[in-house]
Amino acid sequence: MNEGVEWAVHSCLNLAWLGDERAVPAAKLAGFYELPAAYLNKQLQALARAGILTSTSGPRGGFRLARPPEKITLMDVVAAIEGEEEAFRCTEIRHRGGSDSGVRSKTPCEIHTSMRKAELAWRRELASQTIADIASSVEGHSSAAPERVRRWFDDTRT
Amino acid sequence: MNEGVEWAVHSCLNLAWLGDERAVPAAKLAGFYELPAAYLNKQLQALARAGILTSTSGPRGGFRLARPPEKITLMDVVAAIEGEEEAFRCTEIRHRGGSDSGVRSKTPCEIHTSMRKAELAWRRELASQTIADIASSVEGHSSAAPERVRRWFDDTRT
DNA sequence: GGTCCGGTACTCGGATATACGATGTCCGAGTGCTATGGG
DNA sequence: CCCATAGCACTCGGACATCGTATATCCGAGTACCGGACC
Repeated sequence: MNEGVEWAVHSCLNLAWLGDERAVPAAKLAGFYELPAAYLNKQLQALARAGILTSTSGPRGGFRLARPPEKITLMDVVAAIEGEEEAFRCTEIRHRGGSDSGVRSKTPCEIHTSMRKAELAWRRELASQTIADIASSVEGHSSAAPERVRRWFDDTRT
Repeated sequence: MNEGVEWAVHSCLNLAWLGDERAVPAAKLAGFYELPAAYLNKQLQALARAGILTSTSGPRGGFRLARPPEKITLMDVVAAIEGEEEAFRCTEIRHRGGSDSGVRSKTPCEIHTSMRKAELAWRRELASQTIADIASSVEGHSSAAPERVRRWFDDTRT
């Protein structure tokens, strides 16, 4: 799995805590974790294309959440970065070679079916957890976190 | 996900149908689907290292299932090829940069926790399905499949 | 005829190339702010 | 003092390098079979 997913979720969390009053530039989001700014920007673009963030150009521009954190699931974020296609790609090798029965059977590939079943369980679990859920979990462990984030983004000039 | 997983599962299915009386060379398993023999061999080696297959060198050598198909889960095969580590690797970026609170908090990374939860659902689903299950599903759709496989592996000289 | 032995062909196993996608970087287009000059 | 306007700095967006891993290939080590020679 892409490392960008981790960056994206963390950034969404921060954006949730910062509220959507102001837009936050990619460079600043990157600075918070000392990530390569240009590359994080690429991931944020993907989130914007997926409708999870809105982007604004020019001074005072940047990114902000396109909808409330309760409406953004982990599945949304992962799909935006990793793509919608399933991880297991069935290439139908059962129809290759002289082994094939000749009939392009309409029966589905059972292996594909089984893998998909597992992947759906994964997707369902991801879809059941929102950015808001994670945010509140973090706050449960350290209630100061949101305030500390806001402070950092306000103070730091970089 | 690795393409080798698809090859490995298909090969395990064929080995299940062929029984473990005789060993089957990688070249023959590859020929069945016209796959690159040397590369499939690599995947089979991984299965052997994981204890799913046993390998025999020399003439009349090859691979065979190390235990009955009911005892081999999809999880076993996927883990053998893809590795045991989780797909989502948490690099703890929350502890990078001036953003860190300084305390290497003992609280787990919530994002990591959420991703792991989804991944466990995936693993659980994979672990619940065995090679035998898939074999019997295929037989349900086309009862001639096992016999056709045995025939091909008996007849073909390549 | 039976048994031992050397040669041979076969198979796995790992070391070695190659291609493609993830990772990382850079520059151009667009946009809002700001300062300056005129009314 | 207020407004128009030109310049500028900032930001995204996508085009361009670089690196690592999955993919693919090749050759060496070991082993069982087969044929022949010897007892």
